[in-house]
Amino acid sequence: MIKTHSIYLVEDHIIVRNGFKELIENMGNYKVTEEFDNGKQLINKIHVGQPDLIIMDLTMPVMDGKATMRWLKEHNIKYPVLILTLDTSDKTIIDLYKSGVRGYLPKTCTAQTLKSAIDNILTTGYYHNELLSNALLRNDGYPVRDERMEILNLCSDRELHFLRLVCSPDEFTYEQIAQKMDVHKRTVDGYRESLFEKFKLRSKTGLVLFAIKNELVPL
Amino acid sequence: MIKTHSIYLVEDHIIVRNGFKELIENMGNYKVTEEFDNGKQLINKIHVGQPDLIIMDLTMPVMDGKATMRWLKEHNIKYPVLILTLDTSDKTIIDLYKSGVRGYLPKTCTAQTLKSAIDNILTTGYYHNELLSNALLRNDGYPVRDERMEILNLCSDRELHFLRLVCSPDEFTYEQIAQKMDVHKRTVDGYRESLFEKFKLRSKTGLVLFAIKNELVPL
DNA sequence: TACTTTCAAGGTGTTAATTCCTTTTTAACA
DNA sequence: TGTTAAAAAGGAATTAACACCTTGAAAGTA
Repeated sequence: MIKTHSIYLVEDHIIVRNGFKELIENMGNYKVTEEFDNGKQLINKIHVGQPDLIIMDLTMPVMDGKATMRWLKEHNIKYPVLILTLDTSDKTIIDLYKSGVRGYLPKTCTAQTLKSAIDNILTTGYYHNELLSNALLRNDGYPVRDERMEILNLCSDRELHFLRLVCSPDEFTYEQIAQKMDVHKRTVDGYRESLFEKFKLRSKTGLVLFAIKNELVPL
Repeated sequence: MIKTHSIYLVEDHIIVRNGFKELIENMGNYKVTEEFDNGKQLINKIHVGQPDLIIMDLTMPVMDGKATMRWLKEHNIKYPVLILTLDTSDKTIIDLYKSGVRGYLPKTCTAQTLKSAIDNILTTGYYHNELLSNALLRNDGYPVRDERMEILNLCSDRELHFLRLVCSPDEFTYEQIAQKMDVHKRTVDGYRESLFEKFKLRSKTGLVLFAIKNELVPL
């Protein structure tokens, strides 16, 4: 007697969800024990049952797949997650893989591929395929960014200089930065406010994160 | 008529090298055009010919595989490299993948696997297998670094949780973090001060930089 | 039990960060 | 040359960050 594994399905399109549900339950030893329209619904009930696997779409209303993965990671919840979606950009795949997904499949995959992905995750803890490896290799481990140039163009030289000083490991205050840049304290305030406004930031911490994420400063 | 591809072999044990050479040339459309005892020999002659692929061992005298990859990367030389070695630790695999290798095989692989690896690299530019994906997934996306582990051991779970919230793109204040962690404002102060002292930091900005540099938080 | 250590919590004061508003300077331009 | 827009400075007030010191509870230990 083979144990039946419990699977949660998170997918907003009910038709698609029913399709996958049937597909999965026809495999024999899997049962879809819970279904959710979006990530919010999932995390609200995540402490109720104990799924062996969560299969989730990426584009969903209210709380999408990425946000859900972030939440799960933040709350240290480690049920394996298999992403099933149409979005297969390198950036998306890498982001998700970084937030801890165990496998990634296009919705267009065959039933057989889906089955082997599920099997693999449940037995070995993960499913690896070309999508992940290729995305990683193509990017040499770094996220893809066209945005970078755009951002650089939006910033003046002095703003970038300021940004680099903000990210210095010496942890300068704005006053020290003003000295280093040989301008007034308030001028530096201006650089900060300008960057805050342009990139919707609210704090020095935000500046640092923004600069690093967009590779505007060397690490 | 199929084009014969040119392959360089870098391997210090001549017996092993000859074994592989024969194996490779028996595949039909591949020819080992140069052989080297170590990486130093390879880079000395790297500008002479134009190999379609370099197959390299890791443990070699004078200049080993890792050092050679670093040199090639630094000099922007992009011939595809397939690593063939016994060392299959996660750290090694990830380090190499970061320095740009296109594939990684244990020396114990079958002739058939070797052939498909070579074919794959020459046609698609890379060869992905379990070794790479697994190493990456096991590490949750982070490179293995001794320092990182040391730091992780020095931090309590709550301190790490706190650190992740500090680095959140939502730019939380400490008060908001206290709410999220469901502890008192002053308790959060404690986490902060403890991290400040342990790692010689002075500011929230410093925390963010520290966390990111040591890959304690996802980007 | 008494002692120590560790962590959560609390009080208070100082410094830095952030915001809002105003003025001056600079540079571009009709 | 006078007008205007943007950058640089400045004043001042609010909030967050940071530092120092104390207390209480829990856990481990002699």
